[in-house]
Amino acid sequence: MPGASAFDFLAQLPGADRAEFESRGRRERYARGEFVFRTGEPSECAYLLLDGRIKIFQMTAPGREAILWFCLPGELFGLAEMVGGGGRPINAQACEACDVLSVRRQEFQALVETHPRIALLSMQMLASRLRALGETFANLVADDADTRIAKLILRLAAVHGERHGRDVRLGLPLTHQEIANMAGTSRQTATQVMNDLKRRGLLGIDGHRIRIDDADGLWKIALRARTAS
Amino acid sequence: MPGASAFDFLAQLPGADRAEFESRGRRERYARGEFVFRTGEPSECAYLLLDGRIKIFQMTAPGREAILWFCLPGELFGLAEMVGGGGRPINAQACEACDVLSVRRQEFQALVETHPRIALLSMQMLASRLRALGETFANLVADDADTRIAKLILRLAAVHGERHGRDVRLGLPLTHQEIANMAGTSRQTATQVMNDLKRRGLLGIDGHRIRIDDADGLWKIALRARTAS
DNA sequence: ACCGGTCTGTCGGCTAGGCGACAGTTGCTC
DNA sequence: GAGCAACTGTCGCCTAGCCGACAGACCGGT
Repeated sequence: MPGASAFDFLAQLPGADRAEFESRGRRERYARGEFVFRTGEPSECAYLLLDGRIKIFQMTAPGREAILWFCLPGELFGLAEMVGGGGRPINAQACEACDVLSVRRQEFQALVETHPRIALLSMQMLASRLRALGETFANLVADDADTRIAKLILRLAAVHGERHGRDVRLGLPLTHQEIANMAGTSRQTATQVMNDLKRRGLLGIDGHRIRIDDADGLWKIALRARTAS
Repeated sequence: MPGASAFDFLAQLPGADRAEFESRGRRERYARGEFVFRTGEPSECAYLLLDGRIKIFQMTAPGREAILWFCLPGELFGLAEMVGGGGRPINAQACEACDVLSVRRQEFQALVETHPRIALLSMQMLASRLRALGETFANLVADDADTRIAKLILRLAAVHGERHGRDVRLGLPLTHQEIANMAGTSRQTATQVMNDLKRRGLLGIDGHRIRIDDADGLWKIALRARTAS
């Protein structure tokens, strides 16, 4: 699952640019569950996540959300809409207490124009999102529920995974509902598939945090051709 | 369906930048069906489409393709992978005879660093793709086949549509198979839905080109909540 | 310790839509 | 204008998986 690796904007930025960037922004704090922005709002700022996790999603039917991705500390978000203008198509909600740096559109534009490095990194950011989403799209079109969830977990592990001895843990607590919302399936199906994977010894759960015990086995499921039917 | 409008990179570029851009690239010609690049190839160039149409897609199972979008003249493509590095995850195939300007990675990077306008426009390009794909993803997760295809057609019309008296024509010939590959459904279902829409007088087909007769009616289908079941 | 909310586990019924099959149509090539 | 390839139209079977329902588990607040 190439192209899905984490992307730490802040860490890649040389010290001088970084200071400049921070001086242009305003530090804000969001409590768990608060929205940084919502669908329909004008796109006045780009955001840099300093600490916490942000969930980026679209509401479809009321109560149903399609989760695009989770942001990690160091990542930019809200960029895509700001550049193009127009209202936000998506929501950004804090999963836990978050520190965020907000940069107004004008400021951001000025930064991009004067600091090529920032421009390049922003493009990489967008590019990596685009690739990840393209991959997700292809999965959704082609694979059945088991495969989609297996791929989802591997993709998440590539970004949010932390090695722990011989297994990998996702540093991101997820409910079955959220897994379903990312994989494009129902809550019940997600539950079934997850339990099946547990039973087969491929993974385990430590208090809403997924632990991958047998990555190879997961890959086998992820890669088996649909022709297996 | 906001955020899905066409994006003519070339037209937005001031004359001087444009000349510079063109001087850095190499003009190439592709016949119908030829690939500009394929999955797995190293990403050495970005491309600017001068004339023709390019289909951007991922192969899933052999013979099955998930179409991400079609490029129009004036659009950049192959950018996302080039910026990030690594092999191409996608294919770009000429739907008809195409003129393409290819720019090597180094050259492109130099351009971005010295011409802020190019950087900004590239970001807008990526951003608009990202929004469109996000939208598609949400549709795929939430809607049934009818709705997905209605939305697809409206989205395509926003980009590829040409006003013709009181109806809109898509300047892009599409087979049912391709519609299915974009909407994430089977060829047969696409056929059924298209015929149903024809029967209801919402659209017609002129030699593989869709003509929208009743946009409002289409919107009604696109927007009806799934709760309609 | 109690209560309420959120999350998980599990079961059947029901249906959208995938898939194979095949005939008819269109249009390109030689 | 014959032949072929690609595309469309339509049927019917069959299954993945959606959905409602509900019981238990877990957790955080008071």
